[in-house]
Amino acid sequence: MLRIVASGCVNPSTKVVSFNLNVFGIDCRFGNDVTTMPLNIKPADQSRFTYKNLRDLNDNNKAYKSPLAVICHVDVNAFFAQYEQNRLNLSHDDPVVCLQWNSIIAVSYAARKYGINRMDTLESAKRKCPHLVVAHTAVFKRGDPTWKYVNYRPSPVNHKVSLDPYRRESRKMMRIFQSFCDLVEKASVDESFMDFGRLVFKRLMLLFPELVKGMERTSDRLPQVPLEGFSDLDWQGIVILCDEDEEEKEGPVISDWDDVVDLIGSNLAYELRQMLIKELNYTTSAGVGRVKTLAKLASGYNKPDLQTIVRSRAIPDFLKRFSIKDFWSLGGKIGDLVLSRLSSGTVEEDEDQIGYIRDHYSLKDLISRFDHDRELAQRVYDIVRGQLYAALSSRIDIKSMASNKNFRGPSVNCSKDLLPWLDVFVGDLVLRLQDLDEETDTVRRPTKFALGMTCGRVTKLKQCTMTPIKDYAEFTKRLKQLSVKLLGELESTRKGNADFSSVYPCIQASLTISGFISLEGFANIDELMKKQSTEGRSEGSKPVFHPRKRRNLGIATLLTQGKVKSAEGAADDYICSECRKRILKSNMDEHKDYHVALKLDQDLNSQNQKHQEYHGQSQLPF
DNA sequence: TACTCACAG
DNA sequence: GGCTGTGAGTA
Repeated sequence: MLRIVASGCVNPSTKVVSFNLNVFGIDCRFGNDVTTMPLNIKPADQSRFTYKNLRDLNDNNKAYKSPLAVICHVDVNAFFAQYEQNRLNLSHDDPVVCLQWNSIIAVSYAARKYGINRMDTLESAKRKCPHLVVAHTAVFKRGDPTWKYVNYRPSPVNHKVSLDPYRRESRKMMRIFQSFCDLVEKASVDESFMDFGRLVFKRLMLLFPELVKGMERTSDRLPQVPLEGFSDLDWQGIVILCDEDEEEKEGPVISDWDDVVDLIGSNLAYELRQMLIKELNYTTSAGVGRVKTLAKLASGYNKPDLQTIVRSRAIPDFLKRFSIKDFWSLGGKIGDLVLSRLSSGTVEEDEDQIGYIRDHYSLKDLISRFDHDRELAQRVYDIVRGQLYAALSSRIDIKSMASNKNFRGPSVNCSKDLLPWLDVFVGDLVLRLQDLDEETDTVRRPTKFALGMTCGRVTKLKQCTMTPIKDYAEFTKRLKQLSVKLLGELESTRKGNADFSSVYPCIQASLTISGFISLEGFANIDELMKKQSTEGRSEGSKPVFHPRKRRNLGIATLLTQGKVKSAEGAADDYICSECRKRILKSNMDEHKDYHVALKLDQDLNSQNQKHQEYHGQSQLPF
């Protein structure tokens, strides 16, 4: 048994936790009564890495493939519950649950101490903790396209849940991530991956300037890890150890540069998490490792408010503790299939399922066992070795967006019953699209639109194409029109002789927008209007989708911190008279359109203000 | 285009 | 366990 001091952002003070795992915890330097252990540096005779491996870290497109890659996964603890806790000005110690109708969808860690989990009903949770704070999600009222937090217990008959507040908050977090790191993949509303490559590279160059000298000798090995020069660097978080007594006594071994980049990565992750606490008051868990799969497993390994570091050398030991089903995309039937084809059937080997798979199957074996699904075979092969070097993808490629509701009882029996919900769906979609536009600096519009309805076991779907409309109010109008049109078509779809009763009573309905294009292809609003007036049903002559040019946020990184670069390209700049922002000449037209659109958008903006009303709310709904 | 299934919270 | 999204496959 190893006694360690657990790090934490919120409650870092003096809490001593015991772990019976081979991990190494480092205090976060909040307490001044803690003595930190010196780094355990034992340089290998020769580095396994080349200058190219190191240099690739500094390249957005190559870093993830480097054996020195540093990928971080950050996960907000019980996100919805923490959001509600902050919204209601409560502390991390108040037991909070987030409610959706009668079921609990998030439990704060303070509430978990009472044994409450997501399976509980509201009643059973209250029995476990009478002073539990219960916050229902925001809701749309039937017929109202704006969501609100209400001071009563909403009923599913007249309301639809809105997850918009969480998405907005998620966007704020993304901004923080992006201000810190130049390559961020949003994995879900409360999870992101980050490629720390450039940040690590810069810190390495500052700490060990001699590395710069060899940088051109790409295929040469890196020099030995030096004994000095680490400044006052220390591990942050919980470091997974190898099966060596030595590491437990002397700390995690640093013998090659992969250990050094992890050391730096642990500090970066910690700094980032502190930012999140400071700016938005969220506790998070983070994981740092070579690849996304490791980072993700690591972030879930120590919770809440803790981070876990998986050095390359610790990968086999770390993966022992997981099942193949713990990996993303293998949690369901595919994972079951993989297991059924590969399991040993013996008890001992099941304890190290991943190790067994690694040691008993060649890639060829896997391919034949997976019916020649080479892709799956390769994925499993890499996953069990912790070497699935996958690139981070940006959220630009979202394919569709849907707003959906399941109706309780026979409450939707005719068009008139459904129409108010269509308003809700449209409001939901437009708001979210607007959010996405702001987030990604694009004007994105769908070319496809679909209405789905379920009656009994039968789901019917009607789809149509649409021409992009830039202005949000106009776009909203159009969606409403089209949804009504589609409703008419769905109602009159008949199988044989059946009449429109085939869609009623409706137990589920949804609107989906998809086929997104960027309107940046249009030079100005006039051209767009012209395009609209010639709207046809055909799919031809679409404006080209230009993926957003990523903002160059690397400027906020270590080497340039505090410095503002303004000299470059000043000749091509122009200052907008409306907003005083510096705009590239080539973007002037687009920017003017932006202001036109802004004015047209006043309606929606006033709606947004309504959404702010809940802030500062002190009284609990119930 | 219409529909189904799988997956992740 | 209900609800809410997403993406991929198929005919």
